[in-house]
Amino acid sequence: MGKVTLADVARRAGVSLASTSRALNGQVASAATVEKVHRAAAELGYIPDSSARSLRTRRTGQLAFAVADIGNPVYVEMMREIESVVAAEGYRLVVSRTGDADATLDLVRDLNRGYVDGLILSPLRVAPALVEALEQSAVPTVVVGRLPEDARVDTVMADSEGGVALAVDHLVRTGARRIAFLNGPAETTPGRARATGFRAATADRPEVVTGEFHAEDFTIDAGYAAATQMFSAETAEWDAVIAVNDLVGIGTLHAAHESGLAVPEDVAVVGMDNTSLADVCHPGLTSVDLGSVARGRKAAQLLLARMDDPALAARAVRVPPFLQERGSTVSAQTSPHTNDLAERRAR
Amino acid sequence: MGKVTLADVARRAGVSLASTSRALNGQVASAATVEKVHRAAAELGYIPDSSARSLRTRRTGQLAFAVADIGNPVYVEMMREIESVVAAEGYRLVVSRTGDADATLDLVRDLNRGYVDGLILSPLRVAPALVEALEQSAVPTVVVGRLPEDARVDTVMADSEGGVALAVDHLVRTGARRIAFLNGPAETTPGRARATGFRAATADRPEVVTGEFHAEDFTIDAGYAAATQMFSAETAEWDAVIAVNDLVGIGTLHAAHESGLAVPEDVAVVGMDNTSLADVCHPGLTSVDLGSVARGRKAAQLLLARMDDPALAARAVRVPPFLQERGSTVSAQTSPHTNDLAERRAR
DNA sequence: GTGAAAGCGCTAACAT
DNA sequence: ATGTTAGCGCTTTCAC
Repeated sequence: MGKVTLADVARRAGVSLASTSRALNGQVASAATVEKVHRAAAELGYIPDSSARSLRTRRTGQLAFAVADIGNPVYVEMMREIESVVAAEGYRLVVSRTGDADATLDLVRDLNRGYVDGLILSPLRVAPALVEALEQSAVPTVVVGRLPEDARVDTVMADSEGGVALAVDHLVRTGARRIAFLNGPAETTPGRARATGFRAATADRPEVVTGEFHAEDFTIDAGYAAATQMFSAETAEWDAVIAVNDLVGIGTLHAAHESGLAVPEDVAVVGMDNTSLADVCHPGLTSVDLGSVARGRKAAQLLLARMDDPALAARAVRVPPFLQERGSTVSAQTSPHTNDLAERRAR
Repeated sequence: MGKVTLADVARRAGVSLASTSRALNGQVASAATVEKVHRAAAELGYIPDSSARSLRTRRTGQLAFAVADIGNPVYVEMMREIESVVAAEGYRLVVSRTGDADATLDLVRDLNRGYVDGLILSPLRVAPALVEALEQSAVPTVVVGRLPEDARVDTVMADSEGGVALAVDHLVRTGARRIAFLNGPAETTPGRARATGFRAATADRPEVVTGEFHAEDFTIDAGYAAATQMFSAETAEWDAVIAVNDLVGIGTLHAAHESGLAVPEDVAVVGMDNTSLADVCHPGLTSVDLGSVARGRKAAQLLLARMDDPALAARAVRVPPFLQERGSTVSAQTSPHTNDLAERRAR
């Protein structure tokens, strides 16, 4: 038996192709026709063909989620949430890597092949050409991350600045005075935003000594390497390190351990993203939750809304951050104001 | 400007539709035609339409990867590898959840809609109906996991039995005599295989006392709950715990910590899958590497090969395991034969 | 409410 | 090497 087509069903039901299609798709049709057609379809084991339908309707029932590295837990968590939202609406999810800037551009251009109805993109770097391509694109897209103010593209943003401020507040309140920010690549969108946040949050605190360092990548290994170097430098000792993300934060934890620094007693560490890794490592990594799951959900909802009405004005949604305290920082409760670190340093 | 179609390109290039298609797809065509067509396509910004091509060629350029929970790092690692192998061949990857048994069956039936050219499936439970559906399916599929011996479906298997044996060997060699196996749900394929392996590996060791326990799920939380109960039981003390996977193993680590048991001194813990989590937790989790990355690669290769030649006989590939030692077990070197645990117990 | 017919954009015979 | 033509399987006017 070959493939069962709609024509086969029509023949068996004894009605026209058009009526068969309508009956199956819940369009106008008499009860009798609907019944005949459904029975015929069931008997034949008819299954509609995606490609044919897509060609006609110009809709694929697919959405794409594109990120630089799906290995990063923060993207995995985002993807899970996106998948569950869009699956509920009957969409499949295609995963893509963005790779470098050129690859991202190619990806966006490729959308015009029409293999997906929409895209959720979380780029690490945003070139003007990308913004333009997104604005030109006929395929609805929402960007998870930051775009230029005037970009006519839906975006959902974390509040990195506010998030870093939470970390700084917490550290200062628990006694840290010399705080290092261990960034990833600085020319990335998250790298820039978080560095900006760090400067803003420390600018009005003359009592705080700051430093900025860079890991070559947003990974544990890169974080470890950079932190090791940072800790071995003669120039300064740090009470606390704010890492650009949890992976770099965990690398920092390892480096501290190997350098003989106790966490949080000798040095406190704060990560960002509050991924499941932060709970697993030892000590637990205090981390700024930038709402990755909420961002995923919001992005999916924005995308579905825009596909529903492409005329909608571009929206920018911000998801608020919060600080998840764990063992890698001194608890604010046990050391309210007259704090451990200050005391230790005094001795 | 509306959508640019092949017909537009043909008109502009001044050649027929067929020649245009051939020129663009690298079929027979004179150099002059190729040149004209390519220029016209470039000038018009022509981008071929996926749906139309798929309808004609019966190929989508898409493959699906379906697992129960993409949140489990072992599946993420597998997916990354699969994505990178198939992307190199020009395929996109669609992710799906298998959900329960019915959902998995629906998924396989859905393949006949023709939205993907192939499927890599890693089911937690394998019902006869699923095997049948896979054998019937016109869409090439490879299963990562175990199927009945006579199933005519490509499979790539971990050697769970061998893997558990490695863990048992290591533990016994380092002094453990009372070894518990903390399984997940027993009626799952991995649950069953690993339990079988545990029994086989301990059967010929009369000196070893064994026990089997169950976490309600393959997660950290479920592992933690089950291990807590296990450690608090009056009936027995365990020298070592083999966890069904890293997540359950990490839950066990937490439970041990909370129960005041030092790892590995009081109790050694071994996980399975050797995910990146095993490196992050503290102490590092000794883990049986079941070759998830290699399995992903193999699965992708098998699938591509089968799509190339559907007549191929079903193949079953096994990926060998190895043990990655970390801090959660006593090192075999420091305690060669006359071991720590035995000594401790003697005192 | 139903049927006939057109056609989505492309590829692949087939004929030249 | 090139052009003509016939669909792939489906949805959707349009007329009845």
